[in-house]
Amino acid sequence: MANHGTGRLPKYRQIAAELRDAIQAGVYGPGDRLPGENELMAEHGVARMTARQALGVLQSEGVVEARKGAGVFVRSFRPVRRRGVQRLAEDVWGAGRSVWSADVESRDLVVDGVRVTEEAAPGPVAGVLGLEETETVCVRRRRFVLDGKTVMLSSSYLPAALVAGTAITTPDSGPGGTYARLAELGCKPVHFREEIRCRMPSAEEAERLQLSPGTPVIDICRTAFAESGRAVEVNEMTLDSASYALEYDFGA
Amino acid sequence: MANHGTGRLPKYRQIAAELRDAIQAGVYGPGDRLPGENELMAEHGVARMTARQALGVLQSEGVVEARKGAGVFVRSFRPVRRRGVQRLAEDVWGAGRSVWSADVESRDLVVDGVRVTEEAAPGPVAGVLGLEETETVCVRRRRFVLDGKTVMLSSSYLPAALVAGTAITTPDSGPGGTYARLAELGCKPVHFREEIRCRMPSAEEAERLQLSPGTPVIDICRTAFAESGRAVEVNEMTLDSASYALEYDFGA
DNA sequence: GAGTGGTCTAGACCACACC
DNA sequence: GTGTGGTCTAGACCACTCC
Repeated sequence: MANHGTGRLPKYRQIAAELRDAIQAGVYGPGDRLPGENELMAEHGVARMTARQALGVLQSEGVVEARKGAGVFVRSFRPVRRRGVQRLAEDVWGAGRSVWSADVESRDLVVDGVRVTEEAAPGPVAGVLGLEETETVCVRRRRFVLDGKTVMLSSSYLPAALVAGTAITTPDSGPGGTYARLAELGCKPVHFREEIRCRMPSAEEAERLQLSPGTPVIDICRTAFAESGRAVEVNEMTLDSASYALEYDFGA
Repeated sequence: MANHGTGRLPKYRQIAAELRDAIQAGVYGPGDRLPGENELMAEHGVARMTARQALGVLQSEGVVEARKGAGVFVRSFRPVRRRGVQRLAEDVWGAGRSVWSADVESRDLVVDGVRVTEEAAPGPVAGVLGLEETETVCVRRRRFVLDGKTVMLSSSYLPAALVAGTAITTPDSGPGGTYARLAELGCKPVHFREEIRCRMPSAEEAERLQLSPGTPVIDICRTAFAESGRAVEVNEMTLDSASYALEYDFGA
C-alpha cells in the first residue's frame, strides 16, 4: 500500500523526521539512546523493516549511531581544529617542532604505524613531482590517532633520488621532520597548495578509520614547493570528517 | 541463517564488493547501468531485499545512483575548482568583477534566488561580528546554479547598522559586490578566515541541493576582517561535495 | 505493457551487550 | 537470559521509465 493516509511522505521518512526533530529540539541529547526498533514498531504500528529503515535514514545522515546489542544513540561531535596556514609556517617546523603538534594542544595524539618504502610513483603524483616513468618515490605512510581513535591516514611522496641517504627514508625523520630535512638538502619548502575534496569512504577506508555509517571523509592533497618552484613533496591525507574542522587564513 | 558458507562477509556486502570491484576495474564506466535487483537475485540466488541492500551499500558510498523505473547507474564526477585565496584577492573584487567569476571559467553559472532580509543575528554569528543582543544583521541569501544544477547555498551576514542605505541591502550589490561596497564604507576587507567542515546533509538540504544519496556537503564559514581587526562579514556556505574541489595556496 | 526501483509486511535465526 | 540490532527470506502493491 506504500503511501496512503497521513501524508505524502513514506512512513519511514515520517518516523525519521519525527526523531530528527526530537533530537534537534534537545529531547535526545548526544549519547542518549533513541527508541529502538521494537518500540518504533509498537508506537507507529509498522513492520520491523519499516522502523529499521527510519533509523537507517538517521544513521546515513550521521545523526545517530547503532551499537549492536545495545541500541541506537545520538552521536556527538568534537572536531579538532586544523590550521592550514599557521601549522606550516617556517617558525613551527624551523624550531624543531612537529608540524602536527601545532594542531592539537592538550589531547592525546599518537602517530603510529609509520612505514617508509620506495615505490614506483602513482601517475598523478609523478606528474606533479615532475618524475620520469622509471624514477621512484620515497613513501612515508602514517596513521594519526587522537584519544584512541584513528583520525587520519597520510601518505607522503618524495622523489627517491632527492632524499636518498637522509633521515627522511627512516621512520623517525628527526627534529623538525621531513621539511627540516628538505631544507638541509637545499630544497626548503616555501609554498604550499592544499586541495580538498569530500566523499563517502569505501568499506575498507571506513574500517581503517573506524568510521560509523554516515561519516564522510575529507581528502587533502598537499603539494610543497621549493624556492625554485619545484614540487618536492606530495602528501595525500584522508581525514575522518567527524574529527576535523579545517581552517585557512589569508589576506585580500 | 545470516552468515554461513562462502565467507565471513554478509551476502549483501559480498555482492556490493563484487560490483564495486567491477566498477573500479572499468567493467562499468560512468553512466553505465548496473545489474538490477532482479538480475542480482537470479545470479546470486538471494531474496530481493538482499540484492537491494547490496545496491544500497554502493549508493550510500556515492558510487552509484538509482533512477526510479530505469535502473542503477555509475555516477561520474566533474568537480569545479574553487581557489580559496586568489578568488578573494583585492584585484579581483577591487576591479569591479564578481568574486564568484574567479571560480568558473567556461561553464554556465547562474546566481539566482537572491533574497536580502534584516534579521536578528544567530548566536554564533553575533558573537563573531561583535554585536549586542538587540542589534540586527543584513542577510543576503543566494543560490548558485552550475550547468543547471544547484551547487551551493550561501548566507552572508553583515551588521545592519553598518550597511544600512547601501547597495548591500539590495539584491544587486553593484560592481565588485559586497566587498567593494564595504571598502567604500571604510571597512575594506583585508583578511579572511575560512573554516571547513564536512557532513551528510539533512533530508531538506539534500532536496534543495538536488543531492543523490551518498553525497556529503561541505560547510564553509568565511569571516572577513577589516584593517581594524573588526569582523565585517560572516558568510556561511553549503556546497555539494560532488561539484567542488577546494584549493588553498599559501607560503611557509 | 513490461521492467525497474520504492515502499511495506510478517515472519525467521544470529551475534552481541548488558544484567 | 533477555533484549538489542544485523542479516535474510518470500511474498505484495505502487510509481515511474522506456518502449
